[in-house]
Amino acid sequence: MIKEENKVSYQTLSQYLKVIADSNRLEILDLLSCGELCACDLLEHFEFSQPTLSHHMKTLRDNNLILMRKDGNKNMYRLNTEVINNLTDRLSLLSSDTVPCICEDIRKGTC
Amino acid sequence: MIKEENKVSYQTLSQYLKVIADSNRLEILDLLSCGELCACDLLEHFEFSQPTLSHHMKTLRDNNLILMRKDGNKNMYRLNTEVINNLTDRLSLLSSDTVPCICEDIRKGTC
DNA sequence: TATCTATATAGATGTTAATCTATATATGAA
DNA sequence: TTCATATATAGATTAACATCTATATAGATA
Repeated sequence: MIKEENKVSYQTLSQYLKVIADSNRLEILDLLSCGELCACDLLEHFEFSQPTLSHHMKTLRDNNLILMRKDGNKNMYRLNTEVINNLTDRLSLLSSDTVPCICEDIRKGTC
Repeated sequence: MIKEENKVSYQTLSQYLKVIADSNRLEILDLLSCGELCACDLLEHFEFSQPTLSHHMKTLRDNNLILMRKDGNKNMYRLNTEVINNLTDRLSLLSSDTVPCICEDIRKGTC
């Protein structure tokens, strides 16, 4: 049970999941887990175009999953580990039956 | 780093993530974390139509995230905790820099 | 058999989003 | 200032998918 005490909305969580549910963005995050990289280093690793990478990096940034700093004309990216850990920690609750939860909303066998 | 020793494909992982990235499916899984429920119990909890629920349950089943048994004319659903735990465990590696990894494929500063 | 409940399928629609090409902007170097 | 490199934006296209209504199927019960 993820939604303890109504603090998390499924919408919010699904928004994060949509961001990492793209295999290319997932790979970008995974590569950044080894350390900071610039966009052009990442681009060489993939087959898609530069605007496509730019689009993915913007999506990741807009959702606060990565952090960026400027270094000359390069953009240096790194994971926002705090946000990512928070996300994966929440997901780990998905198969746990921790109480209190919203399960009381469900009345079994009423149909 | 998720992809240790090339055993996991980003495609496979992203496929699972796409399934749980829908807020309604996420909520279905979360409700099932409290125990087995039939489709009609779930349906009463949501606003969408019965065919829509049927579609979501099929998606979850096809991807092996839930298990089903027949009880009369009802479908009883429960989490496939093994698969779900495997998924969340893998995701937890996303911000770790465990070696060996595929980071060697990336050559920093070649651009 | 007839009917009710539970679930599935078919087909249509609207939206989101991943990708591309073309072009613009910004930074550093000559 | 001029050019090269790095990145962003605009606009178009295509595919995926969440949802709906209508209808079919399957099981239980009378």
